[in-house]
Formats: sequence, C-alpha cells, structure tokens
Amino acid sequence: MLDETSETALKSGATRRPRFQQIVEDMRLRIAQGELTEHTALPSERSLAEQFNVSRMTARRALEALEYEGLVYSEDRRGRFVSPPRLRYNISNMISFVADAQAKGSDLEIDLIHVAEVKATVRLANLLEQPAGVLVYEYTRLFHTSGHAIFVETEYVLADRFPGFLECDLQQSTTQILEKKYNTRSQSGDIVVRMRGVHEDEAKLLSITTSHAAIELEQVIRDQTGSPFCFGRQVWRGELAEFSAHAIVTRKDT
Amino acid sequence: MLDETSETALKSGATRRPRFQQIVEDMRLRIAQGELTEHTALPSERSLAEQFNVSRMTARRALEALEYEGLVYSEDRRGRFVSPPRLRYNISNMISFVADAQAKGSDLEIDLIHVAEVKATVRLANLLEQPAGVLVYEYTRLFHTSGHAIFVETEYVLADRFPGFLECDLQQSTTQILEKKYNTRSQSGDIVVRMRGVHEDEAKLLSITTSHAAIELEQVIRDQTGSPFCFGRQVWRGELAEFSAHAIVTRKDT
DNA sequence: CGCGACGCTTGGTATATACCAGATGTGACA
DNA sequence: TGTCACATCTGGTATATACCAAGCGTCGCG
Repeated sequence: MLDETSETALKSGATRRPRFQQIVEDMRLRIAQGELTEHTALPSERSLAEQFNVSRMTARRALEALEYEGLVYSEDRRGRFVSPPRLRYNISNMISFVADAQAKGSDLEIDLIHVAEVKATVRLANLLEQPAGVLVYEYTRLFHTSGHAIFVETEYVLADRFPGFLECDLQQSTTQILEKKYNTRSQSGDIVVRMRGVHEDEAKLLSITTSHAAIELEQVIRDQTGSPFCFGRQVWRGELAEFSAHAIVTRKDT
Repeated sequence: MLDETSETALKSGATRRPRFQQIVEDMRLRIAQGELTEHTALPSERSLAEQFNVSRMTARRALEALEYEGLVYSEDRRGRFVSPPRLRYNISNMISFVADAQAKGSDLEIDLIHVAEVKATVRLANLLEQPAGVLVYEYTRLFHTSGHAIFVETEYVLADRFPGFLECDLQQSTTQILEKKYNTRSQSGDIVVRMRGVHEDEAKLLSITTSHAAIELEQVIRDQTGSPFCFGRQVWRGELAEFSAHAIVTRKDT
C-alpha cells in the first residue's frame, strides 16, 4: 500500500485542476442544488477568498468565470447575484416581443432613452432600400423587468412615411403604433443574430461592465408589399436571452 | 498659468479611464485600421506590458477583454491572434451548413470525435416524440477550416429508423446521407439559439479556455410528415458565428 | 538524417498588497 | 422628522512577483 494521507493527495494528479476552477464547480453545484436561488447574493470576493483559503484575486477569478458563463450577474459595487431563467423570444413569428411578453403576464417596463431625427447612414439607407441620407426617426429604449435590464433597442423608421411618429407614446409596442395609427403591418423580417462585446454606452444601460459578451439581434421589417420601413437593433444581456425559430426547407428544384 | 507638463496631465480628468481600457482601445484601432489582419499575432502579454509601461497583469486584462469581445482569439501558450470574419448560417432555410459552406467554396473539414448507440434520456425522447429509453445513434463531430475550430455538433438519430447509419461516412453532410440512403427529407425544424459558457470537453475541442461564452444552437428536425427523427446541438465559437433568419408574421385572427 | 535535450517564449495560475469609488446603513444633529 | 456626515461594506483597478507547463526552434549527438 502506498502511504497516502488525505494531505499528500494534493499533487497526486487528481488535484491537477486550478483552484479557481474548484471554486467555480463548488458554486455551480450550490446554485444547481437550489441552495442559492435567483437574484440572491453570492458571497463577496473577500469572504469567498477566506472560505476557500485563497487570495482575493483567485476568488475573483472564480466569480468572474461564473459571470462569463452567465450563471451569475454582477452589480457594480453591490455584489454578485444568481441569474434568473432566460426569456424566450420567438423570432420566426415576429409578433412583437413587447406584446408577447405582456400577454404572458410579464411586467415588462420600457424606458425611453433617446430620440432624434437623423439622416440615414449609407448602410442604413441600403437596408431600408432608400437613397443615402433619407430622413429617419431614431429612438433608443431600454427594456427591463422589476429593475433588471434585459435588452436595449435602437430602431429607425422612415420619417416621411410616419409623420408625427415621435409624438406617440414610445413606451409601448411600436408594432402596434405603426399598425393602428399608420395602417402599416409588419409582415416579414430579415433577422441576424450574433454574439459580440457591448460598447460602453450599452454596458451602462444594461448594468454590465464593458467588453462583456452580449447577443445582438438586427432586423429589417417589411410591410405587406415587401418594402422595408423599419430597422432595429437589439442588444440582449446574453444570459437572459434565448431565441426560438421555426425553419422550413425551401428547395430550388423539384 | 498652471504648471502643467505633459506628465502632470495624468489625473486631469481626461485620463479618468482605466489603463487597460486605453490599451484595449489602442489595439482595437490597430485591428480596425488593418495594421493587424486576421490570424496575425498580437504582441505578447509581456511585450505589451513593456510597450505601455504597465504590469503584465494589466496588459493581460486588456488582451482578455479583446478576447471576450471576440476581436481576438487565444491559443494556449502560443499567443493571441486577430479573429477572422464570421461565418453566416441561414437557419430559416435549413439546407445543411455543410452543404452550404462547401457550395460557397469553403474548405470545411469534419472530424468524427465520438459515436455510440445509447438510450434516449427523458428530455431527448420527448423532443423526438418517442417513448423514454428509445435507442438512438449519438455522434459528435468537430467542424473546422484550415486548423481553426468553428463548432462542435452532437446529433441523435433514431436507431431503428436508420439501420446501419453509423457505418456511413460521417465526415459529410448527414442531411444528404439521410436523404439519399434512407429517403428521409429534412422538411422543417424547431431551433433554439442561446449564449452560454462552454463545458470542459467542448472547450478542449474548440481550443478555447473553459467558461468562455459560446453560442448554442439546438434543433429538432422533422420529415415530410412532420415526425421528428433527429435532434442536434451545435456549440459555436461565439466570435465566428452569425445566424440569419427570415420571419413571416402569422396571425391568429383576420 | 533523425531525434532528443535544452533553452527561450508564451500564456496560465496564484499570492500579497494597495488604493479607489460607488452603495448602504447608522447615528448625530438640526 | 428629515438629512447629512461618516464608517464600512462592495467590486474595480493596478502593481510586483513567482512559478508552472506547453509550444517551438536550435543545436548537437548518434
């Protein structure tokens, strides 16, 4: 028999895993087992360091790893908390997320951050199939529920097609405004989804630190005749979003 | 006049931005301006620290931020490199990614990692609309191009419906195998896309460190009659993926 | 010519320490 | 009763240092 006490097992290969990883796994377990539930605070960096007998920087690494995984979110100088379940957004059947969420009884709130009337950039004009420099209304809104930011959206709608649009109450579904007031139906959309780092202004709105990863969803919305009239960009906190879609195969031949 | 040399400007408020952020911005610029092109190496942590006159840990933070943003990828103990452009995958018209990529002339390679015949878990059986414990073939494949991992996919197909499936060459599009050999067409699919941290095994295959964020795409594939026969899960390196979709509004009334 | 030893470079892990700044609660004071 | 100052929490930034382990090239030996 090998003379192996519990302490000499330290370098025996079984423990060939970084210490911060061990902490990550321990915390993951605690969360999975429901010991820590959504929005409850995790131990602070300093107390975690003490618990596991590591330096504060090591404890910090572990907490950051949980953050990048999306299991945990951080509020600046307040603490770290367990992430809530994701919100699912069906992108195939484009009923607006607002209307959908409200129908499901979610207490979705909208803050109007910014509005302006601007000339479209080259890219935007192309997407909207308009000449460069066409006038568009631009507005940015933050979507959140009980104080927790979910995503920030900036939309651009054609100014001359929707006169007086900016006077509408923008704290509701714009799909509905466009349908009821301007008789324009959102009929189809071209959507792109990708993961990217957030910019500084987005980070502030979403209450996350800059260079965190997030999900960007861009869409061009078209009316009954197929003409695009709106372009939108949503930036979601990555740990909160989940997009579903229904695909149908189209074939060129036979 | 205040006695302000160029050095005393350090705390003048203009410099009220973390030093690592300044490095991030500088490197972002260098990449955007094409000074560093795809797959070229960035300065090492140590040399960057010297260039900017900061400690190595600060330089490291900056490089890590670029990594989380997706502008840069890291190869363990080799260095950090500029990320290539994203690959776009159209999820609405589900022509297999493999066939699509090959049609576009991309030199996509496939490694078969693992195959097995297993009993479906409860969740899997539900998704496939089969009784729990039904036999399925499970196989995992790594997709990469010129040595760079793109995504890893695990698929499950019904075993008794596709006898001898595992004897096929799995380094090609399975959609085509199922169509040509078993006369089963992929007709529609239910897809979910989300961002999440990678597990340890996935990280190894994708050549990224564990707890990095990635994009997970799950899909249930159905045949001409609407019966599900395949479930797949893809885990993409987040900085490489981009998903497009076409949405058509469906309304219950009018 | 092949191959292994070695040394250099790289990122990965870990510690100890220091100070900053925002959030929060408490207690004294008006 | 309200509010302002302060102590004390939190995470954020930054440094200096140390050692490890994997990649890689070079040089020399067989």
